[in-house]
Amino acid sequence: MNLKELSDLLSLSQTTVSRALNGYPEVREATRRRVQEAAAAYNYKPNTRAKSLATGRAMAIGHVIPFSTQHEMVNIIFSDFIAGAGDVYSRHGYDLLMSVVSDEDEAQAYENLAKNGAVDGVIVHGPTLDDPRIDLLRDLQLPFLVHGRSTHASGSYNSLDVNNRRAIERATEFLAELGHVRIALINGLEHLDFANRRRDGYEAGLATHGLSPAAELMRSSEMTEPYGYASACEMLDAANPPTAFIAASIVPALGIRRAIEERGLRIGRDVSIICFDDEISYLPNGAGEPIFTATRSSVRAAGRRCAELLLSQIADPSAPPVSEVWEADLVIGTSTGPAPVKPAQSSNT
Amino acid sequence: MNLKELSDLLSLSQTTVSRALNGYPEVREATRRRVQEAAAAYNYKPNTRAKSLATGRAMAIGHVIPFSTQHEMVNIIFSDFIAGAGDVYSRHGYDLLMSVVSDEDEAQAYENLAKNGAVDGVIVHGPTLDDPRIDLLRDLQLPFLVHGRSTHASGSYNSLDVNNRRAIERATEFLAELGHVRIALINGLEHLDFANRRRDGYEAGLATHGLSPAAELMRSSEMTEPYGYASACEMLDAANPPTAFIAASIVPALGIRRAIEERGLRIGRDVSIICFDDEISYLPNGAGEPIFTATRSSVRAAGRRCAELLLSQIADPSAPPVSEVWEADLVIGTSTGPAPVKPAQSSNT
DNA sequence: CACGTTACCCAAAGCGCTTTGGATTTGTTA
DNA sequence: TAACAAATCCAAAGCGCTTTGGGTAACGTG
Repeated sequence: MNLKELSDLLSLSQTTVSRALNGYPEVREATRRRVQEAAAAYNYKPNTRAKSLATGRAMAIGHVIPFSTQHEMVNIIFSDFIAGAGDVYSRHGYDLLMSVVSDEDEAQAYENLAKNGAVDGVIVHGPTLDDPRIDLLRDLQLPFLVHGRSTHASGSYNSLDVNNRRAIERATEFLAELGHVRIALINGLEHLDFANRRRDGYEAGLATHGLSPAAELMRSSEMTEPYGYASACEMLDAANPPTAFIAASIVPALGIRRAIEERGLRIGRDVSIICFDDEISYLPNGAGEPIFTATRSSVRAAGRRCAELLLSQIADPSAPPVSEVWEADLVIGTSTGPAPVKPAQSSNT
Repeated sequence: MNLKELSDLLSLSQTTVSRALNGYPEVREATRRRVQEAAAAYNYKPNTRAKSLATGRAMAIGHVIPFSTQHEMVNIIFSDFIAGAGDVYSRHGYDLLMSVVSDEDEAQAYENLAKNGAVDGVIVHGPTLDDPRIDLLRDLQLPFLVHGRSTHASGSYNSLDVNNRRAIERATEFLAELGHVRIALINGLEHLDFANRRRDGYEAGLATHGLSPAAELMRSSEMTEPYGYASACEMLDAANPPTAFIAASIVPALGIRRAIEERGLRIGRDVSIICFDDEISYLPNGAGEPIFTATRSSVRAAGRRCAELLLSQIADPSAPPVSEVWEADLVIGTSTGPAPVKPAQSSNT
């Protein structure tokens, strides 16, 4: 069933049917109702491609996710972010177009999306400190919004970020105030902007309490459980081990916990853990009482908000770019406690 | 830059330029080269929407993911599956269209995709025992492939599944052969086909060794860490606790481990764990030596294969439906060992 | 050299929708 | 009741591409 068939059936022109369905005023209410009823009865759905060809709007938002063969890391937070954003898209009649590309083809992917008119805008994931995609997208004139920020990028652009620096600074100070002196940071990859900011926050928090960062207490890598485990093992087995860990995500925190428990140490008593909790649906930080003391910010809510901001930018391209920064909550769980008087000693070394 | 501009520039007709670019034989090699060079020079990308309007093929595959407000569970394996499938789509020039809808709108979403011609086919995620989407999609005449199977669905359809029954049967037998008698199953939601089959396998494995399933040793829910933790706590604190756990995924297995370690029990000695490992990129089962003994099957590889199968079905709609079943590997880690002579006693109850 | 083949290229007709620029009818006002 | 405005509706021109159904020129063949 297409427009022509439907309009023939109603003995109306395609123009009128189209206008009736799209809420234009040039059609009598009685006619509009008749059209709407017929459309519903025959289950007519306008062809998306024809529609967007005619209007020039794709009614779709692009997400390009890099897929490398070396480090096959698909972002942990990805599916929750997408769920939030996708829900907003649906409600606004937008589709979500995903492009999975090897990372050397990433620039090309954005260019294609822009030139072949498949999308009206894109969301940029995982910005680096000086992300080239920002200039690229500006050149391509494709509306975009960055989830996160790119510290060294020039000019202004749409973005939504968590105050990563402040969140980890607070976490660090919280631990310092509990008397911890040896505080380890199990960070994400520091060429990524969020991880870099977290490190800044960590160092700032230490400085406030007269502590200085120690190279042997800092790690930076992809945030897996085995990474958290291995890092914690090394540190705990070394001389002068940390009494507290700050983990960049709940996943490495689980690995840190494994290392700690394996050594017969007690979490929250011998060793404390704080992590950044993105409120991932399938990895909740406990049910009710949190497992980990954590800085918390919902990535799904971020997805929703990113979608809203981008859509409104698309609706009114003349509006100035917006840049939102969310503060993370600090929720107290049982994984933190006062620094032990005597540094914990691993029981199986 | 569009076709008309490009062809004007080359003093050729749109027909010839189109044919040159799409590899049709009716154009001289010299001309073709000239066209290709110009296209590259001016960075011409044909408009996707116009192209698919003209050809009738959307060059896109749909994935609809339900988003409910009650239980906000986005599937754990989702992002890895998508990464695998999306990579294959890209290589074949297909886009990936995602529809995030509240679950009461799910049928509607499929119908829209079919009628408005936005996609050439869809992948069905998380089939239930008797999944209505299969009949729906057949009615809609939209090519589809089911990731998993639907036991009670009629007729044949394209599918790719892991042999969940056999995998868990082997796991159960493995534990039984180690002398375990009280074996718990921390399953996924059993209205989902995969979980149901795993339960069948569990019961079959027990039966082979003369054991019968005990209601107090079986749980079925969404596969979160707190779920694994809470289930294991209950069971370990009850009279006659299990000496082994089978977890439906690595995530609840992490929770089970937490419960065990919290009670001062040793994994692999006092209590054994086997889990189903989908090889999720951000939750690898250890680096090198596996953390958990596990039945293993790569969900990313499954995503790739699903995409390939669906695309070939679309390429040749007359081909009969294919139905692949993969066997999972059983990898031995340190989380399993012989049943303790005397059932472990929780140290903090 | 006339004739049939190829090889190569083009004009124009869609694909299904929106939207412009009228045309026609109806209602309002003096 | 005439004149004008407002309300309704329509025909047709795109949107950018593919593809049908020729045309024309070049190339053998007898």
